[in-house]
Amino acid sequence: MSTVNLKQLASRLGLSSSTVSRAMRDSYEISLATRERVKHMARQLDYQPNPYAGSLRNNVTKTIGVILPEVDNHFFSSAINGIEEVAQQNGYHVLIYLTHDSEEQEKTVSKFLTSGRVDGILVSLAGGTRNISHLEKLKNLGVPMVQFDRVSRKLNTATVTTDDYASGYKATAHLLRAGCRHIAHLQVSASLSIGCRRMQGYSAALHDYHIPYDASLVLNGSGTNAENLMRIRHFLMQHPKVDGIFASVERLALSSYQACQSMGIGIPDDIKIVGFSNMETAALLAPALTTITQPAHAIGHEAARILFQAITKNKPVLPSQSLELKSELVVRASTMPGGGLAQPKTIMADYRLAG
Amino acid sequence: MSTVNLKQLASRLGLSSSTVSRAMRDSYEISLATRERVKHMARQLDYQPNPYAGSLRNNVTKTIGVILPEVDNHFFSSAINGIEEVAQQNGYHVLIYLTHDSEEQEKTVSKFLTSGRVDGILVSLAGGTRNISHLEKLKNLGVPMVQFDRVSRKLNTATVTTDDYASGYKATAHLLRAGCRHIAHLQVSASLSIGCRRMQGYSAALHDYHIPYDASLVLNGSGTNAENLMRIRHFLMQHPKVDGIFASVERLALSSYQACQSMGIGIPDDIKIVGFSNMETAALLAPALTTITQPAHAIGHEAARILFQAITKNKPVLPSQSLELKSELVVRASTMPGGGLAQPKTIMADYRLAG
DNA sequence: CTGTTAGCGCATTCAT
DNA sequence: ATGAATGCGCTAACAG
Repeated sequence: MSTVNLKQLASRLGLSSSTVSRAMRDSYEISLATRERVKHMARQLDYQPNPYAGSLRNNVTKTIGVILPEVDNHFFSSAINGIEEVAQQNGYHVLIYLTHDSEEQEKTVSKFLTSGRVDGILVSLAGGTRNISHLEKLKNLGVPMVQFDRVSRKLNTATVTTDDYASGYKATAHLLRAGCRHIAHLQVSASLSIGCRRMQGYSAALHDYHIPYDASLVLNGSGTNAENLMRIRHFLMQHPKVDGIFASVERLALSSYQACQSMGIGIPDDIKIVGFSNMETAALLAPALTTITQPAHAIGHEAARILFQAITKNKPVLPSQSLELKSELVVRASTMPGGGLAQPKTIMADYRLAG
Repeated sequence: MSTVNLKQLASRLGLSSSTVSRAMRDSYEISLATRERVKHMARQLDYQPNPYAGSLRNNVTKTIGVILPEVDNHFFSSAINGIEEVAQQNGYHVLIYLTHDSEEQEKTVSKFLTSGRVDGILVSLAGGTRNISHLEKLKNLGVPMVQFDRVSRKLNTATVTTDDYASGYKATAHLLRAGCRHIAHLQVSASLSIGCRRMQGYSAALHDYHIPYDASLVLNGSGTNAENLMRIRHFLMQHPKVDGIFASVERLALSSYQACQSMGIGIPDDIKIVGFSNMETAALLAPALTTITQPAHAIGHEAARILFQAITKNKPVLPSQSLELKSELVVRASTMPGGGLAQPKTIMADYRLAG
């Protein structure tokens, strides 16, 4: 590294390094004249303080860690966008870690963060995660932490989520009104709140429309893309009566779509699919896919905001700061309710026409 | 931070910290017995070395920086995926910075990396970037650097790109064969090689099909989404004859699509659009959109691989290591060549039917 | 084989 | 208003 350091800068100025250090931080003990002389020279030599020396000294890293299940997905990439925005505003750096929905990877990654590498953590749990001791340890170490989207209530932190119950309800109700009677549900993870609550919305909608709940129509979707695809194909083969699919995450909607296509099943004629996406892309998707859109950017933004509030005030992140944002159902013209059922008493669906 | 450090671990063992340090790194000078005793105790106390102390001492950060124009985009999110994969394999951490296509932000971010914060850099230039002195400085500081996708030839590093000329040619030829005669081109950036080469492919295709090149049909798309949308709408109003659009990045294809929709222009009946996307989503897009797909994951993967080769061998990244990967044209049934022109002599288009 | 010492770059005592 | 000395946690050169 051929960068100039504090000592070199000091000797160039004929000052001690401590004076220069103080001058750079605008200490009141240093005369204005020296302060300016120092700053001028610093600019001239393009002095850049070594961040890690500072971290070591002050126990402040100006860095946050973001743990994600995946990133090539509308939701998480928009979320990162929101996170990075807030981080930059606060002068923070962002370390990113992908778990690929594996609890093992999540544990490994958590270890990286136990040694003071970051001042705070934003985490969205892996679908496969059942045991959260690794994150509990981090939290108990005093690292501020905020969970978003795929959260666990067992972990006592603030969370930023979407109205998962409502979105599950809306998605299912939409399919019911469009005439579906045998609606399959693809769950991301039964252990995550996102999985439970969307599932609850699904069964509540069935109940309101007087359709019996059938456990054999609920499919586990916490595998790799290839695994899920296989599983869905196998499932559709055994359940020819299925006429609707509610996929609880974008990735599963894509897999469903692929499965149907490969089996010559018409969408939306034979099977209607509701998935998740973001606003922008929803309008571009094949008319067959109705989507629930989440305010992904806002979720990332808010989660980061809560985290930084805790970091800068040196206070713990309280569960009471949790936020629940609203999702929106975007219906494509081709899947508008037609020969469906009548409205139930409980009206939760709000329709919005796209395309 | 209530984590245990080396000294504490050492005193618990009745050893000096240097012995413990060496034991942890499996130094041959330490007896096997002590080594195991140390490791056992380390595990017991959950000792995690402070990463920044090590960085300071060894001048090795085990961290790379990734500078991107944006992330909520299929291409870049897949690329990150590829990058993170390689980084994890090499035991590296990934710092991420978004420039939002602004040269100013790119400069700011570059400053962050001048002080030994990272061992290497992967960068995809902002569309607005004309002056690259900030990156040249980084390179001259000896930080290994690899550019990918949106690269500048002026910067003397290895690059990993797609066959931009060929993809521009293929996209345009497809529109020509589908019957379009007035094809607009939305450029990301005239200063970036990606912009130039796709543009060259565009005009070469026009030439091969004996369609005169019309500069007024080339639109600058290096603004915000809102700006681009306005610009496209304005453009379409003034050029009613336009019957095809070749958008040189995904984001511009979306904006074109939105512009047409808002103006009641039919897609693909009135105007056909070719954009960029990744394989997985391409099949899900509205039939109106034909796409060029880039191997985004592979690009990220390869760029990272080249970077780590340089980092671990402590050698400079040579331009001769540059890679050019292949894109693929994915044609939707509804925009298949119909009343189009005859084949030209130069055949570059390879068709692949989707959906 | 193990311990002592020094220093990475910086900020902060404590002196003057 | 400035400088000298100390230590953040770790590793490596130097002893023994």
